[in-house]
Amino acid sequence: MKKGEKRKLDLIQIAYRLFVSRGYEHTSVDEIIEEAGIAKGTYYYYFQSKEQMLEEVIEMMLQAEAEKAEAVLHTDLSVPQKIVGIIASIQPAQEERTIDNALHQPENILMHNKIKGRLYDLIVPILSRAAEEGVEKGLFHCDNIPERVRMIMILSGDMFDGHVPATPATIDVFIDTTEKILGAEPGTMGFIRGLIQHAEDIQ
Amino acid sequence: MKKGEKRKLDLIQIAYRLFVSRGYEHTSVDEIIEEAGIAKGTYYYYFQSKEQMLEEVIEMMLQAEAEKAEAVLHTDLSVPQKIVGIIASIQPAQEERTIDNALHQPENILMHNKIKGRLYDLIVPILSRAAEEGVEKGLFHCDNIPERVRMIMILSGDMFDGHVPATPATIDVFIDTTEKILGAEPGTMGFIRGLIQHAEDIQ
DNA sequence: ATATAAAACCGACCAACAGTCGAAAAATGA
DNA sequence: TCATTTTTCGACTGTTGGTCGGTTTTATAT
Repeated sequence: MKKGEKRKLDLIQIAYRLFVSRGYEHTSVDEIIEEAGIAKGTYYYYFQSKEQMLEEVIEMMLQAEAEKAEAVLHTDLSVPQKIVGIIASIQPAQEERTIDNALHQPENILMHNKIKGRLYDLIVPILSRAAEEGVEKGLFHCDNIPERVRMIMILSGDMFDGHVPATPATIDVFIDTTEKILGAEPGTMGFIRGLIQHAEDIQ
Repeated sequence: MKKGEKRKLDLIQIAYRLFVSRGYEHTSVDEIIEEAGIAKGTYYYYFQSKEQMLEEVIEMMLQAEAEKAEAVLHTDLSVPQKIVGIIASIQPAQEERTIDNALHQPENILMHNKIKGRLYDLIVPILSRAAEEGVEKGLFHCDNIPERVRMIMILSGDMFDGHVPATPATIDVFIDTTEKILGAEPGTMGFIRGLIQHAEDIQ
């Protein structure tokens, strides 16, 4: 019972590394088991399929990021600072930069999509609580906060996806839209510009 | 030179039918060539890969829809009616309903994504012209129209994707957001509700 | 008509891959 | 010690996308 858990974790970590360096589609189960030094049957003793492995890898990746984001919520930062902090904590870590690049290649669409879906589920509630605080403090004026936050996430995810460089016009419109979605005064969300800039710098 | 073109079209149409009924991932090249009654080599004489075939199929599908949408532009309908007409003309045709359902299954993500990307490229310019007319007529008040239209497309694509039923709150927020993105009076875009409703009915 | 070149076609073959299975080895408990 | 469960093994299968050398058909020029 103890040994099995360890092995499973090992395999997830090996798969994670391989997915990061080669991409999901370009990593075969054979490579995973060779790296781990085990037989095919052993792999399938722990995982039903290759896709299940992908899900477990993603879960591991995002759980850590969600915890960091959650922590930001309980600080005494200002609402805009919290938002920056939450978004920063879900930026792919240094080692995951490669994966994030590979994600935009068509052969990794499946992985990309799964990550995005799960990321939204994890992060929308957290960001929503920050936004709620913004409403309480009179910074934002709106109802249906989770729906609105989700919209903003979808927009940012699709527009600043990496493969298309963000034009100034796009960024302006995005900031304007964000403010209007949340019912904020013009200029309130200007700090987003810094986030986008930073994200592009490290790319 | 003439014969080759015909054969290629035939193959695209056969592939289209198979992709529609079985989905992209679940259709093998072998099935296509069997249906067509040709040898493997002939297929690869016309197409470099299976994925290239997918692209040609999508191009064929969307080109027709884009033409319909374009036609709406040159009518004397009101701006809201034009928008409705354009969106309606890109709704998947009856025969494509199956494909559209299959699209949401993880194994067809690639196809789904390619269609979405190409659809945006084709439809954003058309919708933008309708929106421009709206600005001229004093219905909307905004700049950077293509960027704004693209945002609305992204939002609608991601939020009303079929697999998640649209809640009343989501629809309300979406309409509210749409109006704000385009700088329209509250209520102006209420007609969208009808479109969403209709889209769900036929599903 | 005949020779030549280009276009279209063939199907056996290959390598890669996800997943299966029955049996063996190791761990566990009585 | 013996039985039972957990874990491990690796040969095997079936499907798939794609290749390749060669053949037939079609168009062109002489």
